Amino acid sequence: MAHDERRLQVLRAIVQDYVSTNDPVGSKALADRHDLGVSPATIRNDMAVLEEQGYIAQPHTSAGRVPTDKGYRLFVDRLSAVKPLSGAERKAIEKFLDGAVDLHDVLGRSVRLLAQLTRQVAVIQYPTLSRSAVRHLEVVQVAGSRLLLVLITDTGRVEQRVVECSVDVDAESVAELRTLLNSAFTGAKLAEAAGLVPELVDTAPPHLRTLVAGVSAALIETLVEPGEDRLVVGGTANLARTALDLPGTVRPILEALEEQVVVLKLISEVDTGGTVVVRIGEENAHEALTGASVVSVGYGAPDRALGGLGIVGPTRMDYPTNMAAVRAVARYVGQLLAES
Amino acid sequence: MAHDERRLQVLRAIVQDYVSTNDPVGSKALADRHDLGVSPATIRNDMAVLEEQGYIAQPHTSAGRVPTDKGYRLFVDRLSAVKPLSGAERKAIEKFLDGAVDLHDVLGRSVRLLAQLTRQVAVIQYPTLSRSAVRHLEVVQVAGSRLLLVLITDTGRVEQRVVECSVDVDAESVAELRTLLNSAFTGAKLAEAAGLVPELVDTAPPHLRTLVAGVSAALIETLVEPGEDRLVVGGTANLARTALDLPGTVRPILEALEEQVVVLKLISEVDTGGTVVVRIGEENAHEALTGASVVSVGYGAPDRALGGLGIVGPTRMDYPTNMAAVRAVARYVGQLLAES
DNA sequence: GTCTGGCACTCCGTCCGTGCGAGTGCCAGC
DNA sequence: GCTGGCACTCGCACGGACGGAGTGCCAGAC
Repeated sequence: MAHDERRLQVLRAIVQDYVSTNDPVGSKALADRHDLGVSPATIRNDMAVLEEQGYIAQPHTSAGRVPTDKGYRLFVDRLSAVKPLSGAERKAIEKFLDGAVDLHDVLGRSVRLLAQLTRQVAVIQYPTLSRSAVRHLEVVQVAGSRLLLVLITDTGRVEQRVVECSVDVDAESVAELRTLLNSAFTGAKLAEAAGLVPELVDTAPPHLRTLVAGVSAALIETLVEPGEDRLVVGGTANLARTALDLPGTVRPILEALEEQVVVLKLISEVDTGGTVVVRIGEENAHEALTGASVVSVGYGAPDRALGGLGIVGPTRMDYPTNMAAVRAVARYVGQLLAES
Repeated sequence: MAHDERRLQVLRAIVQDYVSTNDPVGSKALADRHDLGVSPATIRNDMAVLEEQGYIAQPHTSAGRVPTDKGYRLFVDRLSAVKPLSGAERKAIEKFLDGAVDLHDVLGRSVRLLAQLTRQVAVIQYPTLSRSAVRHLEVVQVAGSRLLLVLITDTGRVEQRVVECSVDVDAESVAELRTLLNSAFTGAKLAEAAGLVPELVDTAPPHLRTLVAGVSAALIETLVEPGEDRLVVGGTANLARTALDLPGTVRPILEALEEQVVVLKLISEVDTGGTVVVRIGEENAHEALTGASVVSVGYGAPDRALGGLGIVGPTRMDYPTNMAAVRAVARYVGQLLAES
């Protein structure tokens, strides 16, 4: 029907205008700024229908209309195309990320970049340990009975853990232990590491058996620890800028970002294979974020993401541009990590 | 003079009342809540003098008085005693920090703890590399000509760096390199490491010489890199709470915290040997922080601090309590790092 | 049937004037 | 040198009036 088609055009126009002006948009303004080919009166009728269907709402009886979460959802799903980045932007991204020297640096730069591109709060998850593989294990003696276990993954992530052995260990045993662990675990996916432990313990020389068992246990524990996944946050200053759009919700959002757990959960639920996920307002399970939208995507191989990254901002945001930025940064990060 | 003495009492009372109520404080309220032994009229005279001297100011002609930066300064220097923490609080600190498993964890917990105790934004600097000593160096081959250099310090800090050698390296050389580096650097203060390089290169076997030179250079570079000092930030949600006290300055503060450089500079200027440093309002060199106060102290050995930690908040804060919290946390962190 | 112009209505945001209360500064008296 | 009293100054909260933006509805045109 021509009707429905035009109504969607109206919705799109409302979203676009509202995002750019931050004022509830009325029928006259709409007719002026978009050539929809009909008069304000007709638009009013369409708006009434859209409101009845729950796509838009008016803050006050005699104000313009504002998109609802449902309206943004429809806009994102059907009314917008992801806006490709300009060549200059791509160039800038590449240049900005190229100087990175290690994982921490890559993620730090990426998060700043993403925050700058979208003018929102950006978050990046460290590459998930369980999907990484062991590149190297290092054992360093800290004190007589204390060993420092350092794990280096193929994504460049380095984890450390102090292991308290009940008895003193001599330097020779440490060296043997190092060799044993490396030959057993190097190249193994961390998710499968736990399965390798029994065999390792069985085949270890008797005098090392308890030591190997203890250290392996600590290693596995480090891997499955719920806190294993870290989050890098950037661009929180953008929250202050958008504070007007997020009435009184700045604090819960900051809290959620510090909690990490909540945001991690959102960001890591992206394993669907490279497509950008948008969660709008109430769609976010966690209460603190019901006034905000989250745009996220996985990075790394498309089928098995190493981790997620994304942005958090007001529901009133420029989705097409932000989705493009998120996708582009994820692509570059994935590339960089695959190289290193 | 009895005069001056009482005037200071008045100033102290003003600071205390203003900090707890957030309302400009008038002569009557002051007389009611503190037994200064004189009438409101007398207090008014004292206040007039204090205002003339620049210690207090009135926001509007007929409002109460508010301390100025100069007033807070006098209060901190002469009118307040650092308020000792309660036994329960000490207990809580200890318990909270005890479960930490590695450096990252220690700093993360500390920053959260400090933010919670003071209800302000807390920051902790990673132990300065240049004051740490090498515990172990690890070299891992990433690809034919790429080596990953991992540095473990005696404070538990782990730094990594990818080194690109122009030629392929065989596994044996990597092992030799590892041994060489460790025997040369282990135990050395990082600040002195640069001095050790020439000798190391000279004594290295000829076929390793270029390799050793390249890797050492990268190592030294990592150490002196300006970005070497990292900052952990926590409790930014507290900024939202105190937003009313910091008119329009939330954003610059968040930006400064992300910049890190600015805050690092403030936090690390504390080498004066264990005393807590307070910078009030305009005393902060950086523009973004002129509306805020910074309370900081070094942690580690009192003579040579490993790093700094502190809080950032409105000038209107509870200095005695916060100074105590900052000092206490620094002490515990220093202890924990010395142990590990 | 669909669109359009016109019109009355609603309601928000702003402005302005008033009254109130808090707090001050000053002065005369103790 | 301290105190009580008093006039004065302002800021702020309250309330009514006004203007403007936007809507919903209706009758007429295509």
